[in-house]
Amino acid sequence: MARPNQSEKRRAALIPVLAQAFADLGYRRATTAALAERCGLRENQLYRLWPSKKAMFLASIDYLFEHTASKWRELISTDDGRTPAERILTWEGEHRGETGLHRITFAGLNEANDPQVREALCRMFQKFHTFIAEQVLARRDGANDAGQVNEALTAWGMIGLGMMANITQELQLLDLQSQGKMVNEVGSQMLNAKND
Amino acid sequence: MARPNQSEKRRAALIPVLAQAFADLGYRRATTAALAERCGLRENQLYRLWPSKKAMFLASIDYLFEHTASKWRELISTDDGRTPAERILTWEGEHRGETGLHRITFAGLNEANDPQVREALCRMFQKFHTFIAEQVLARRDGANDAGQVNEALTAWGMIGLGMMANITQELQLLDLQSQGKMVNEVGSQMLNAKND
DNA sequence: TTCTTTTGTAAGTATATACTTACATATCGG
DNA sequence: CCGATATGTAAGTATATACTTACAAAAGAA
Repeated sequence: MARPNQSEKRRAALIPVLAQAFADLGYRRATTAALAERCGLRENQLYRLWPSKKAMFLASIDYLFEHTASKWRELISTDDGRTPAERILTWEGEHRGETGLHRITFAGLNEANDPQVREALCRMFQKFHTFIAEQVLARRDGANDAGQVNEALTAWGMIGLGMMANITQELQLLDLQSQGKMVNEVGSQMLNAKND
Repeated sequence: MARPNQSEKRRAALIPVLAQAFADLGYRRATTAALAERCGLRENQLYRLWPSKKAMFLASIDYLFEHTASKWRELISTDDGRTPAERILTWEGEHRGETGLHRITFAGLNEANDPQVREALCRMFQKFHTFIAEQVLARRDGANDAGQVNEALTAWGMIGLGMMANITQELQLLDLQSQGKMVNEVGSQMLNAKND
C-alpha cells in the first residue's frame, strides 16, 4: 500500500464549489470544463472523484439542505426571547437568496425527468418539510390551536413562501425591505392565525 | 403578389405545442429537432416562423400566462355564491399542475441568466401578481380589514402557495387530496386572517 | 397560364460538451 | 530506496444540437 486516498476529503472540500457553480450556471450551462476550472482541477480529476456530472449534481442537492439546515440549527440554538420559528423567519426574510444556492432547486426541478434527480429533490423537500413542521409545532405549543391549519400543511405553505422569496430575489421583483416584510408578515400569519 | 402569408396564424396554432414541449422537456432537452417533430414540421420550417429557439421559448412564457389567465377569467365570470377568489382557489387546488405547463416557469428560472428570459419571466410574474392582488382586494372588500396583511404581499404569498403546489404535484410529494387541502386551507388563511 | 411567394424535403455545418486515454510526476508505506 | 498508488497535465473522441443552405413542389393573384 502507498499514498493514502484523500478522495473523501477532497470531495467534501469541493462540493461547496460545485454547488455554487450549479447554482450560478444551472445544470446544463455548468459544463464539466467550467466545473473543473472553478475547482482548480482538470476534468478527469473531477471524474476521479465522482463517476459523472450527474453525481456531482446530486451531491450538490444534498449539500444545499445541509448548508441551510446547519444555519437554521445555529439560529435555533441561540436565544433572544423569540421562538426559533420567528428567528428563522426574520433571518430568511433578510438573507434569503443571498448565496444564490437555492437556484440548485430550480436546476433540479428542470431535470426532474431523471429519476435520480427527482429522488434527490424529494428527499430534500421532505427533509426541509420535517424540519419546518417541527418548528411550527414548537411555536404553537401551548397556544390555543383550535381551528388552526395543521402544521404539516402550514409547513408546506412556509416552504412555498420561501420559494417565492427566492424568486422575487432572483428576478428582483421586490426590494429587499418588501421581501423581508412579505416573509415576515405572511409567515407570521401562517404560524399564528386561526381559520374561520 | 402571390400566396398570402399565413405565418401569424401558424404561430398562434403552434405555440401551445411548443409550450407543452418546453414544459415536458425543459429548455435544453427541448431540442429543435424535438420541437419540430412535435409540431409536425421540419426544423427550418420552425425557423421560418421564429428567429431562434429562444424566441420560441419567450413566446411560450407569454402563452403560459394567457392560458392560465383565460381559465381564471372564466372562473371569475361564473357565479356559484362564493367569491371569485374562493372559486379560483378551489379550482387550483384540484387542477393545479394537471397540464404540466407550469414547468415552463422552472425552465425559465433556470435560464434567468439570459436578460430576455429574465424580462419575460418578470412580466409574467407581475401580471399574475396584479391579477391575484385584484382578487384578494375584491374578496376582502367590505370585510373588516384592520390588521390584515396588505393585498400586495398576500398576493405574492398566494403565488408562492401555487408554486409549492406545482412542486408537490411535480414530485408527487402529496396526494391530490392533501394538495387540494393545502391550497384551500392555507390560501383561505391568507385571504381572511388577521395578524395579532 | 404565368409569375411570385409560401411551403415541404433533405442534407449539411460548425461547435460545444460529457467523458476517456496516455503518460509523467509526486508522495506515502515498507 | 523502492514499489505502489495517487495526483497532475495534455490531448483526444464521439455525439448532440442550434441553425443553414439548396432546391423542389404547391398555390394564390394577375
